[in-house]
Amino acid sequence: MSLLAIGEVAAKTGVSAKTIRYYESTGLIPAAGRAANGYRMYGDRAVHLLRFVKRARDLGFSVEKVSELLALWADEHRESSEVRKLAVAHLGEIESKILALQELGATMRTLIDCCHGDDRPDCPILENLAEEPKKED
Amino acid sequence: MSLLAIGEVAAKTGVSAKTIRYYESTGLIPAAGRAANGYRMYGDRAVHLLRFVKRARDLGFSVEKVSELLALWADEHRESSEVRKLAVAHLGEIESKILALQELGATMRTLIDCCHGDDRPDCPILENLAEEPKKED
DNA sequence: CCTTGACCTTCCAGCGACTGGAAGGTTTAC
DNA sequence: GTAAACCTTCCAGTCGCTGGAAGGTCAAGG
Repeated sequence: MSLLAIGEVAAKTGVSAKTIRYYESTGLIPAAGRAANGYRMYGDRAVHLLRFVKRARDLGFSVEKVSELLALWADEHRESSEVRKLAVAHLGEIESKILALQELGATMRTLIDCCHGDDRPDCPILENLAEEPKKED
Repeated sequence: MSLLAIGEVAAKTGVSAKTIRYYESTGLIPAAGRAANGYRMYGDRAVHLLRFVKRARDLGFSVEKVSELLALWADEHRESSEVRKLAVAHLGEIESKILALQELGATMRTLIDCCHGDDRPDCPILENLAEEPKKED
């Protein structure tokens, strides 16, 4: 098992050195061992762990959820239903975000279609933004 | 023209008092006039302005973009094409976010479908997260 | 031996867009 | 008289990093 300095680990995992130190400082990952000169040194296990973190973050899990996933990963007696529950909840969040963005997109498209977009100042987009919502005060 | 205190403006515009003060502090909106007791007082114009800001923020424009939109709104000689350009760019961002989220969602759904989700510990979701990306070191 | 540059270390500040809370002044209602 | 509901300012925290300063370490080249 070869030991790597933080820069090499960063290159191997796609997690920047800065971010690795940050993860250590927040307790997401265990503190690395140190070489005689004070440098953090990492073994295969740490690289593996960081790749797990990276992949989960790329999938959009919050750092807190990643922490829960790591705990489940480490727990040999986990129930896969717990992992699945986290994943389903996360998928739900992704889907709500998509829906919200789709509505925004539809509104924006409508506004854009209404605006001639030439050198004249009149603009339905600005008019819509400035619109009164109701009349009840 | 009646003058309103910040709380009433907040109620009328849907922008919280705290956020109104924050917008003033950052220069997004002009500093409000003050009553003798030091309270900020707002007229119809300010309410109108804040509603514009609220609507644009709700459409997902960043505060900086809102600032540009406000400048265009105030400029009688604007060209509607400039507004349209901002809107089109924003729509583009929304659409890329949707695409990215849809990819995440698809991946998540695949993972979830693979996991039996019972009381056993083996879990394809965790296995996928832990997967090596390649073999080239 | 000295320098240069690429590493590594720590710590502090900042991003966006607020939000919460402390500590205090004011006004209104009972 | 006092409680509540306002308002004020200022500082800190959120999330997940990222940038930068100031300094130590290490290997290669002149």
